Amino acid sequence: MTHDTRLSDQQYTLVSILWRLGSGSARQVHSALGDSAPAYTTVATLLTRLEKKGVLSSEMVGRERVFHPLVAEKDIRRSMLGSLVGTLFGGDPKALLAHMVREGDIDQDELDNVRTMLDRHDTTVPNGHKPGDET
Amino acid sequence: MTHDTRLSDQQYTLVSILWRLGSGSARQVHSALGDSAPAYTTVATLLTRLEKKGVLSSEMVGRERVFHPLVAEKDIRRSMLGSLVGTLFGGDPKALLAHMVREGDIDQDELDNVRTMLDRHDTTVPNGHKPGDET
DNA sequence: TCGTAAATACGACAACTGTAGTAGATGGAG
DNA sequence: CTCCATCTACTACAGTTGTCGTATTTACGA
Repeated sequence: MTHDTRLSDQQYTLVSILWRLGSGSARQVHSALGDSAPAYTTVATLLTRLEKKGVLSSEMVGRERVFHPLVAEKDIRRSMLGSLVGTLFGGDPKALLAHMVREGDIDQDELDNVRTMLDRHDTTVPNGHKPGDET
Repeated sequence: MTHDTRLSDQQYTLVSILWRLGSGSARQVHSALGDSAPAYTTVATLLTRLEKKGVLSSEMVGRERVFHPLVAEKDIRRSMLGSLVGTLFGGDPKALLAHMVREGDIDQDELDNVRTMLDRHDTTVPNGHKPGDET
């Protein structure tokens, strides 16, 4: 049902660690944050809230609570990007593309690149939804 | 100095009305919101806060306070999009492009279109900053 | 002149987020 | 068996945002 979830930067960072790890305890997530990590209890709190929010699930393993992502990174990206496009570009992805080109975020080589990718991936114009959807 | 400002949806909506109007009073902005408008005082409060935040300026005209945008829509878009790209795509705009292509947000025709646009606009490497930058 | 309507300024309140400390439980080392 | 390290749960607090109500000022019309 395409979760309509938006995460703050901090939240996204935490969840992305779990995406990488598959799952993990507060301690693991905290460690993974390295230097930029806030206090361990802060991470634990954030994780708990994320669970309450429905983004994560958790289970006790021994005396550790292990968190699992409930939503796919792809879906979060889609909904967050979609939301931004909705707000900034009137819901028109093409307008976003135009913006990026104008801002010099994308050059011709890259465009060619993408076009090649498109050709290979799906010869039949990826207009609507593609059935073969892996990962 | 390229404001690093992020606005909430609501805030963006309000400011975008001012971008359209050039400037306007709380009443005007409120009216422009139509049905989806919250209470007039809510709009006034939001506008005031936006001014405190440095996004708007204002001046009394008669007994009305008229607000002016201090930041360009382009700049806000850039900083907000940049921020999202930073968070979701490791700061790599190409990754965003790839995402959009994969999600079917962009098709080949559109890509061609953009490529043409690029060709015309700047033949000499749209890599860095382009001098001719209108609107 | 007086009153009403309109606009502003201010304060309040709830929800969310980031931050962290403290209390309480518990498992493992000695 | 005792104590320390560690983990969770809970509470707290500040800043931002969305939402309004109230109080105060003020201009204009009758």
